[in-house]
Amino acid sequence: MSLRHGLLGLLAEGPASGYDLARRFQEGIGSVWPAQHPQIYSELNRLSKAGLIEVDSHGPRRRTAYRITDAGLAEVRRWLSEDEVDHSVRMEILLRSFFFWLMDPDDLKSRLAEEQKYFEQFASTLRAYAGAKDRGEWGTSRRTRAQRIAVEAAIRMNEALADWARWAQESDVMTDENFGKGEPAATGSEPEAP
Amino acid sequence: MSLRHGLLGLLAEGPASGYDLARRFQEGIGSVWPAQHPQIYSELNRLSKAGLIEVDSHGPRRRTAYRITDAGLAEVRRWLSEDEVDHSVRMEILLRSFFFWLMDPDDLKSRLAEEQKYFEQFASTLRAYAGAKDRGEWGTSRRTRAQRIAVEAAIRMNEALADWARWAQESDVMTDENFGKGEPAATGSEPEAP
DNA sequence: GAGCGCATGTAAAGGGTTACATGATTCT
DNA sequence: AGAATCATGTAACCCTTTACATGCGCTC
Repeated sequence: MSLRHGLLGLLAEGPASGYDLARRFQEGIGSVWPAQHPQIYSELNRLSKAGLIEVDSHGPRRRTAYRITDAGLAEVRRWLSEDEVDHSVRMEILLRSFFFWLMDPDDLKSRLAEEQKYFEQFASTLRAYAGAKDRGEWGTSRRTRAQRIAVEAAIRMNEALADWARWAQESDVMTDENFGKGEPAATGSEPEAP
Repeated sequence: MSLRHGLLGLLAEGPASGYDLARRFQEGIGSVWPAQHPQIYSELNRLSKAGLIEVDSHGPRRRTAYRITDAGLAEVRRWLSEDEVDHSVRMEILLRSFFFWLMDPDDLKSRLAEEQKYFEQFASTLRAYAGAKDRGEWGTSRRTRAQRIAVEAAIRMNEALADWARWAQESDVMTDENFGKGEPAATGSEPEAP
């Protein structure tokens, strides 16, 4: 249950409404941990009942901003320093890559070209954002400087995947004359990956 | 619903039982798309009712191996070439990285060192596996060669993250004398990431 | 024959998405 | 006045994990 801690972490920056938080999950943070608004609103209610956040203010359209409590701040900190990191990953494109052998070489090549473009574009958007941070356009607080590290991770990941997609297009698998003549749905059993 | 297609993709290599498939999800493939055995068994039953797979054989301890049908093979192929790639990602460590500013600098530094080690080790395991593939120890079929691409993606991602963790340890955020004296749970509102 | 690993499942709970609904405020 | 956007929620469904359960076959 990382959403809980994600919300606490965002509220540690200052009060925010469910709507604010949902927007942040659609933008920056959602690219590494997606969340839709119904999940966010119900989690906020749970956090509130648990005393980890409390109502900060009411605004115009029955807007309700929450503020993190001391208990809440302690809980994010505990999570960050004590809980073990969950290293499991969900990335559909990497799942697909295990089955590339089932694709027509030309199809595969154009798919990889699309992916390369996607990752390059994303990386370049992130680089622009990182540049602004480096120029101090977001202030120079410890928070801002630390969050620069988060952006760097996303940049490097997307660049690595763009490079991978470019590299893969040069593979001999792309220029296989014998596609369709070999072993689909074969008798197959070879050992297994680590 | 990518598990459905993941199972079809694996069965396209040849017949396998739920147990076999669960093992493969705990090993290689699970590192990009985790799945536990109850989910796998129930999905296999659904796939079987849908006519995308069928019983291939029964073995010793009421082992049931399934085989992919023509309809099933067509469905994986359709998925691979027609369905849009879902680019959403779930990576807890990157979620955490948005909240590094809440951590004690020393805590953070040692956490980053742990992460670096984890990613390096994983990358090196994968590189060993890739090396074996390159030496032809897994055959030279199109499938084997194409799956080499999948392994390369995982290698590059883990290396990128190891590099990132190393880079982050050198950040000025690690050597911040003023931690705890500044703005936690501040009034904060600055604009937002892309 | 005791114990381990194989092999499959069920039940319950939790996490997450999609569709639907609705009212309030602001903008044109 | 009408449209767009803000803002919150419910209900239904799907996906995923965890815990529990059970029996078979092999090995020592």
